[in-house]
Amino acid sequence: MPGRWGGGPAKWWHGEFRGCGYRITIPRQIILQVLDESKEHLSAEDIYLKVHNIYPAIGLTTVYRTLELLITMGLVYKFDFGDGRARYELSRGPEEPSHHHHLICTNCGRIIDYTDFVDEELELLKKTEKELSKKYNFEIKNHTIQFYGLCDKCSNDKK
Amino acid sequence: MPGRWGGGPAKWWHGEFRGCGYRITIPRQIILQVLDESKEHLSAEDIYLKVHNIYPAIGLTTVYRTLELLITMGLVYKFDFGDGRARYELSRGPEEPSHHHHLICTNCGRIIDYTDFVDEELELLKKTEKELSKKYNFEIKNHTIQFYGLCDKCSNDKK
DNA sequence: GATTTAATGAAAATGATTATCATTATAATA
DNA sequence: TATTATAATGATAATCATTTTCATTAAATC
Repeated sequence: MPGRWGGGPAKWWHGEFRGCGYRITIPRQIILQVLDESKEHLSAEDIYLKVHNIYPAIGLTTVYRTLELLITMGLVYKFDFGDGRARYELSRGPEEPSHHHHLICTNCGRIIDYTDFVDEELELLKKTEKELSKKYNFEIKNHTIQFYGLCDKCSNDKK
Repeated sequence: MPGRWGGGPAKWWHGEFRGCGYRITIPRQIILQVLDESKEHLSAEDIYLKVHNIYPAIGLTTVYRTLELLITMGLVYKFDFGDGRARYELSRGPEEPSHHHHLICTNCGRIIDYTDFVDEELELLKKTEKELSKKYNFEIKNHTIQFYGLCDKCSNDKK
């Protein structure tokens, strides 16, 4: 019988690892599993705790190391929302890319993802990217857009 | 004779301090002077070193505390470009606001500011904010837009 | 199954930032 | 101008996230 993380079917990212010459290890599989199962923006310690529940022998160091690896592989994005700890999330699933932007509540720290970009937003990005790469001869690979303010709840509480 | 930072004319931010009940001290004046004279994105330690050249008695703690104060006063913005240390810059001069966005080279760490928004871009941004606040019932106060990629130089080096 | 070497984990080190607390200096008042 | 209340400071220690070190373990190849 296939175990929870042991003998299951090969995952989509096995190829990515093999292709780069990286080994597929239990810690790496579990860390990816945790990232995949969580839709939140987890800190390294959050991930460590979840991983620890599944497989207690895995240490925090390995979590950090694996996240760094996943970032260089392009499988994970690292964000900084200004609270002193980095947040990590899967950049995409097997096929669909999941690029999104963030709304961050400066009062309670809640983070809202949105992928359903406003038309104006897409146009803004396209135009700005084009202008900037031309003007500064800059090869743009990626971007982050974050809006800070008060969420629904906190905005009401202030009244 | 008015000294370099001693008896000169009152600066534009004196009123801001007085209005909030904050005292105008030598460390605060020098830290503001350093921020004002530098167009770069300084880290707390960068600022400390520059301040230290002018007035060696000022400590790193005070630099951090003052920056925090200036942020809450809205005079300084704090940025994180992903290199593990925060960067600070004056949000505006006496009158003109100097809001801008950043291009960050992921290879050499160079940061390019750009303020030269096309009117069209500003309008798109404004519309985006409006749409988002409506859609998510979110009160937007601020935003950061950062583009990551390769600068001129690094892009050529890679070839 | 044996071998090679990448990957791991425990512990210590690092580096940025924050808290503590006795001392100093600003700004208001006499 | 001298006095006074207290905000601000600076030295030090503490914190906290992240990295480094190095001996050990386990993937993948033979």
